[in-house]
Amino acid sequence: MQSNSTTAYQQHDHHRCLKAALAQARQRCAERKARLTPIRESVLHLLWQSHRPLGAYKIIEQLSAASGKRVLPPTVYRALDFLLELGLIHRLATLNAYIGCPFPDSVHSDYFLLCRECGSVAECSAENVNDAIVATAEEAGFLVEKQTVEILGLCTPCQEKTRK
Amino acid sequence: MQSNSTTAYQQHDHHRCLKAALAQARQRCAERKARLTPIRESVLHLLWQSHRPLGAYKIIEQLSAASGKRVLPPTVYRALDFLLELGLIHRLATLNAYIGCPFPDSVHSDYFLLCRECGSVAECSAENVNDAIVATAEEAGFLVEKQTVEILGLCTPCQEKTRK
DNA sequence: CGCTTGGTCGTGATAATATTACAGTATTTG
DNA sequence: CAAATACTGTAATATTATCACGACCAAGCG
Ligand SMILES: [Zn+2]
Ligand SMILES: [Zn+2]
Ligand SMILES: [Zn+2]
Ligand SMILES: [Zn+2]
Repeated sequence: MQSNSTTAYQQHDHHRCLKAALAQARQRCAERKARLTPIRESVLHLLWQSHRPLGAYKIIEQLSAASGKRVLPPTVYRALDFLLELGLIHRLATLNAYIGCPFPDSVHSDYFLLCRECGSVAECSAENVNDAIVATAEEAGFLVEKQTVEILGLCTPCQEKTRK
Repeated sequence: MQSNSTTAYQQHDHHRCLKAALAQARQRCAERKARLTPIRESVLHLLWQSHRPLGAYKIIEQLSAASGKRVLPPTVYRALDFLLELGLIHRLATLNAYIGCPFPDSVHSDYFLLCRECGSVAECSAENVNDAIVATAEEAGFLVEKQTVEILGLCTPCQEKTRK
């Protein structure tokens, strides 16, 4: 199993997360001959400010504030679409929000742990979950194309805080 | 594993599905001393017209058409909230749509199979999926409170049609 | 029975999220 | 360079969901 849960929920050198994400993005764009334009990079950068997902309109707000001029929805949605297409970010359906993907290079079933307390989200790639889902679907004669697995609950630090 | 995939995707006597759902709803409301008012029953009835989920505004439309007078969003959202609360329906986050629950009485992890071709949705309760999710979350120190699992793909009949 | 209370409903307004359409600009390609 | 392609700016609009407030209704009580 692959997961960024330890970093996502604990104190860590987040600057490394950011740097790694941007480097991977640049590399991936180069491979695919896709253009990581300033807008797109800004959006990705914003999404990597933390491990908390951002709604599209929050991004619009922050981008407007940063650039000084009014950024309109299509600008941001287009950047989001681009980043989604490349697998650099994910959309969280239960939150209507977006988050950077910590390991865009490896094949992974999108499986997210959403802490309802601190709002941070970790991404896992768990073969056993994937296998169970595919097996159960198969049993029902169903062909799996895309999985959406979003688990709401409490991360370790927030469990400890709540216990007090 | 519990599932309504066989009925959801195949020809069947859907009138029985509808009747069973309404009967269960009435019983559950009686138990909980909750009132299954005409509006609430109408909404549930509409959701059980088929195994395809309905968006809130589709419900508003149909309810308006059926009653002859304009039904406004809060009316329908209130009914949906009530039915969700009682576990009689589910909300599908990836579709922003609602669907009747085929087995509200048994404890179940909400696990849905969404056919992208015919639009029908089946609900499963699979222990192995549930176990895998909980196990993987635990490994990450995460306490699971609510699962959202929505699988997009093709149901058996639609696989066969597509293969041609 | 009338009164009170809590839940339900009608209605207008508004919030939050996302898309369409079209014109203009920049970048790549030949 | 010219043409084709990709990207951006902008206004308008679509879609989904909530808020606020008053009226109404139904059950429980004196
Ligand atoms: Zn980090
Ligand atoms: Zn937390
Ligand atoms: Zn049926
Ligand atoms: Zn189908």
